[in-house]
Amino acid sequence: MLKLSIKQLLQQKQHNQDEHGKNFFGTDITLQGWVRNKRDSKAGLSFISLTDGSCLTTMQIVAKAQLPNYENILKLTKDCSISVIGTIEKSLGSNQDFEIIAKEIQIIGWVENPETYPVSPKRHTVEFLREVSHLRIRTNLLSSVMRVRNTISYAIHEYFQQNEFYWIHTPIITATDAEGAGELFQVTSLNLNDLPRDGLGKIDYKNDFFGKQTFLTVSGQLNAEAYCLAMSKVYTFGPTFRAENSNTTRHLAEFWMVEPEVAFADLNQNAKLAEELLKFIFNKVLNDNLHEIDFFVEYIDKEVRNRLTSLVANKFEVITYTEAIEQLLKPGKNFENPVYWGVDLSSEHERWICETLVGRPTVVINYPKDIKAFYMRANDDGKTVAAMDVLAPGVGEIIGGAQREERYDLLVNRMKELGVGLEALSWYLDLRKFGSVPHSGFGLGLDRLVSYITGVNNIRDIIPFPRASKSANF
RNA sequence: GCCUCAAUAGCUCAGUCGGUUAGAGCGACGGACUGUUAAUCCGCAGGUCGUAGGUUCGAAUCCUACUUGAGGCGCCA
Repeated sequence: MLKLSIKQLLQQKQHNQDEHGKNFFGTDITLQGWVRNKRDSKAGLSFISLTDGSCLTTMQIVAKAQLPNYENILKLTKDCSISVIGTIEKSLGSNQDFEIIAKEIQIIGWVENPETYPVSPKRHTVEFLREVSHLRIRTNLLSSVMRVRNTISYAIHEYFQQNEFYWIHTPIITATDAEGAGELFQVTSLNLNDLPRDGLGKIDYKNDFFGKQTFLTVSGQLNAEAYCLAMSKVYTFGPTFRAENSNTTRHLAEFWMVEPEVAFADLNQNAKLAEELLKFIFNKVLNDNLHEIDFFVEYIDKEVRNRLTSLVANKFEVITYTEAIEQLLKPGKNFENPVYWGVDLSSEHERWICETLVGRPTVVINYPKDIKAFYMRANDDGKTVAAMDVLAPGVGEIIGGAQREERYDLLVNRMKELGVGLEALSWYLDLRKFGSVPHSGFGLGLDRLVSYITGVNNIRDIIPFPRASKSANF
């Protein structure tokens, strides 16, 4: 017996209609999945909406009273698992072209206590579903988000692979704590109840697993730079960790980041790469997730499709930090935080720039050097560095990047100014001594991108099992 | 970490000025219905009002602490 996913079945239908439509109807197949909904009729039949997660569409299974276990079929509730053998036939109902007339329905797993089963067939709030992360994927919302998340992840690899980038696996465990990207989680195999101390009473990391203090990575950038300075175009794509006690809708302690790094590329090329990558992803989602987008438009945010369509059609706006400050200073606005040249833009400023001033993703470039990291390349004006942020309406900073300082002397001076230890990063400085070239890169927050694309505005709802401050369940 | 708000049935909520036996919708369960599709209609069950204290003749309601959650800010992706 041919076993198909619902997605395959729908594809076959399309295919058979074109070429040999006669063969499609009347074929016997096996489907396996979970009951999404069931409607009974005293006419002597039940309609089961079956889902297997392969796509948003459910398959209608018609179960007639003649089935030997029909009494049990009447007791099926949402998310009971079943295996169905049946015949594909034209549907008499108007919501689907075809349906499966069951010859045999095997009940694989019952749902105990349907009354208290958390994911009952009704609307649920995302807050409630968050409390049952292991079961919330059994909703249209979460399964749609995860299919889109998959499309996005795959599109990222596709874009880079098509453009001759090499995917490199940078370490998760790092001894570098000077990247300035945030608080780190410490990694240790020491017994915390009996820590070895040196003569001064400080913890002696010589006895730790790596013989020194180590952390979970906050970014693969520095390692990626080393590889781009030999392979020209590389990217990292993996989880990163920040131990910041952030409590917002857009921060996670464990999140996924994409970090391309390109040799012989300046800031303009960097910004262009960011725009091309994002547009490639938006296009992929528009093409591959029609039903999911329909769903988001209906239940989450009416603008989801319009936003993506207009994003791929329009150039991203690029403005300098200095221009942004000038706009922010124009009269008639009432910001809580002060605006002046040199200030680190706060959320309300960033929101105003991309939501009100521009109305779509905006690339802000050339920030004051004093609010940016040590590795960003000094501009000729002596005041700014070649940094860029891509700001997206609703989710804020979606990309942060820069042209890196490739000039040894300038980099060393900057590190000294900012008190960055030279010794731990001597390997990084080596890169500027042996065939250094201008190079650029950025970090794209995958989770923020998923949030932006789907319109689901809490980042904890677009990753399967979110990790955040005081929250590491499941 | 700071600020604000919230917690009542499996879920979403109402509950007046502190006053008798805390209500509704959805879901679940039972029944009706000749093809349903968020099925429809009828019926039934379901409660330690987050926890602990306090005020009061009397507390879901007022006060305090704690817990949990949400939103905003900061940090950033």
